[in-house]
Amino acid sequence: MNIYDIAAEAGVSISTVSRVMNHKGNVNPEMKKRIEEVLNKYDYKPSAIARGMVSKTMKTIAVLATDIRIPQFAGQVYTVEQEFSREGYNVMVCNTGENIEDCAKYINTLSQKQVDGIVAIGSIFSRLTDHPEITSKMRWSPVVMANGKIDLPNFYSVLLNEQAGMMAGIRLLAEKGRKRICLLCDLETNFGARLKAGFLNALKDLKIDGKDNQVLACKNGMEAGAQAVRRMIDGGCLFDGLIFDGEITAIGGMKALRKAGLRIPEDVAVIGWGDSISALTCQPELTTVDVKAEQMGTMCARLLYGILENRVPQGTMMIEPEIVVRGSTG
Amino acid sequence: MNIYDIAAEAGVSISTVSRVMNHKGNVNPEMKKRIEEVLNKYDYKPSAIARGMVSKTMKTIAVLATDIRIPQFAGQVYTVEQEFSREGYNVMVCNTGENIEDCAKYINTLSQKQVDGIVAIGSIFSRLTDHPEITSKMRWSPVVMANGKIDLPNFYSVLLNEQAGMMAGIRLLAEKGRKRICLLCDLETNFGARLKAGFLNALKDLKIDGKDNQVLACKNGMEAGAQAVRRMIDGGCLFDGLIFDGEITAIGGMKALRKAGLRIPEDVAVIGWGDSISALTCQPELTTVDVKAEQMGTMCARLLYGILENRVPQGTMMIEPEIVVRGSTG
DNA sequence: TTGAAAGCGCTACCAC
DNA sequence: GTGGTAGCGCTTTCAA
Repeated sequence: MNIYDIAAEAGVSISTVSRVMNHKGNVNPEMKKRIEEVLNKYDYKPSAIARGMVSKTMKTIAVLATDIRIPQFAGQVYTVEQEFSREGYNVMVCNTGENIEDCAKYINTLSQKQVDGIVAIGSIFSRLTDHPEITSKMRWSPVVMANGKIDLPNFYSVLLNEQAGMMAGIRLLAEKGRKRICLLCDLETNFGARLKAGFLNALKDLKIDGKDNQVLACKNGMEAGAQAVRRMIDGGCLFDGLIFDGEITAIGGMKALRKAGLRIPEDVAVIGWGDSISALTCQPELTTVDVKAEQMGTMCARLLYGILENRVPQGTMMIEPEIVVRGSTG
Repeated sequence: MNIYDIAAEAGVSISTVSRVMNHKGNVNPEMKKRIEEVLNKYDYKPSAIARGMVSKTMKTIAVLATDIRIPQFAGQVYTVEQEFSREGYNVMVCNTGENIEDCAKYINTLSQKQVDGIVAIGSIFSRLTDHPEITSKMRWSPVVMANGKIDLPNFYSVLLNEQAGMMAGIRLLAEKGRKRICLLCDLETNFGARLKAGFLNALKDLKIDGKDNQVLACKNGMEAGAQAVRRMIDGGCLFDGLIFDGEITAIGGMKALRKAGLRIPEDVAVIGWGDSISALTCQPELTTVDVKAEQMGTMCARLLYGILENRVPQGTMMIEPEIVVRGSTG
């Protein structure tokens, strides 16, 4: 069943059917009614592919993320999808994995399918800056980056103010009388590197930087967090406050602390970055720097949609994290 | 840039370019080389839309789930996407929400875009049986249901053997000397209803059904789990083993138990259905009936891909859950 | 207000 | 082995 069949049954030309379906141009009310009846009779839906052939858009966008099983990314993908589906768009997901080169494969199929836009979620995509062979393939559509930045004309950003979040976290710990604060994060990620910078700045600003304030490399995950803490204890490191770049890592750290006989928060106060349910499932509940994944998703979606609608983007946007105080900091 | 431009620059006809791009038919090696050079020079990728217009496929499938923020669903969507992207397909995600009627909106756009297939994740989609006005719109493509079943020719299923999982759970509790076992689950969901049936059967089979074995309605979520347990305690309900339909609900339940002065697992052993990280973040770690979300995703993807490749599906598939013993059952 | 026809970029068939 | 051409199902322009 196609537009010709509809036109034939209604006894009109396909042009008129097209006009009725798209509410474009003037059509005689009677004729319009007759056509709509046929349309309804067959619950006719025009082929988006044929439409796309002419209009050059399939009303589809794509979301790039390393792995949507990570709650933060799932939250962002979710809100992006909800925002766009309200506007009649569909959303493709691409779990690119951590190896940035593997993006190219997705970029190729996405460009062939002429998706209208891309949302790249996660600081890892900042690394595309070093891969012009990939970014050069991303010229055909706008790209909105959540937590990342690339200096190219069709790339836009929504960033997280890690500096402010780190400041809030350290201020909280300082209020609780903690001075020997350490940061444990994955220094090989862009996010981790920015946390480190924010950490050092915040300490300086608050004038509590001393030899006991260390930054330690720590991969993500429960076991990695536990290991890092064991290493600190074994190494005779003195600390009374710990900040982790992720919740699960922090929970792993807390387990190791408990096993070493250290009480939380009495002996060590713990903060983790994130905003998932994990902060509530652990014992004690984890104080977090809320990274506002869903707000991030919403803002990325709105920014991209605005661009698709030819509205002018208002420069780089910034999201302010917020500290959520729970048991792990007393 | 299109196939005509390539053909012009290579000094051949578009037919030959098409043959080279699709590795179809015989082409003079010299000519082939010349064309490939032009193709590479521009890194030319043919329009999938124009292709789809002819071939009637865009190499795209869709995944329906109520909410990909739920870890189980995220895991399934992830594996489906990974399986299909390996075959050159893209995957659209649709967060339909719990209101089954809202599917229709997605089904409409998916059918217009002629996605090659659909994977519907979650027992809730079994309810589509009661909505012929929606299923009638789903005739154009195969639909694989994870955890659900609909009796229509183009619908296929991969099911979870709840019966076996429930049997394993209760057997474990019985081994630990627990007889007063209660099930807390959301009876309004299909999954919950099947758990209840499995629970009652298992008790009968193991001959430990008595008046203290109750099934109690309990919504999902931490607070709901805690509330349900408080109600049980306040109501004087006697129990030494608890099975929850979800991990977060179980963790909420454990919190309430602790608050009431009951020790886990000494006084009450707890089991939750699920396979997410939450089981490891809580204290004590939660014994789970592993629902194998990712295996489920993989099997759904393989089943659907097989159908798209015209292989004959081998009837309904069944996944066997597996019990993972952790601290909450001693 | 309506219809005829061109064209979107490709595949596939049929001649040569 | 190669090229011409008819569609695929629409939108859009131009004439009537």
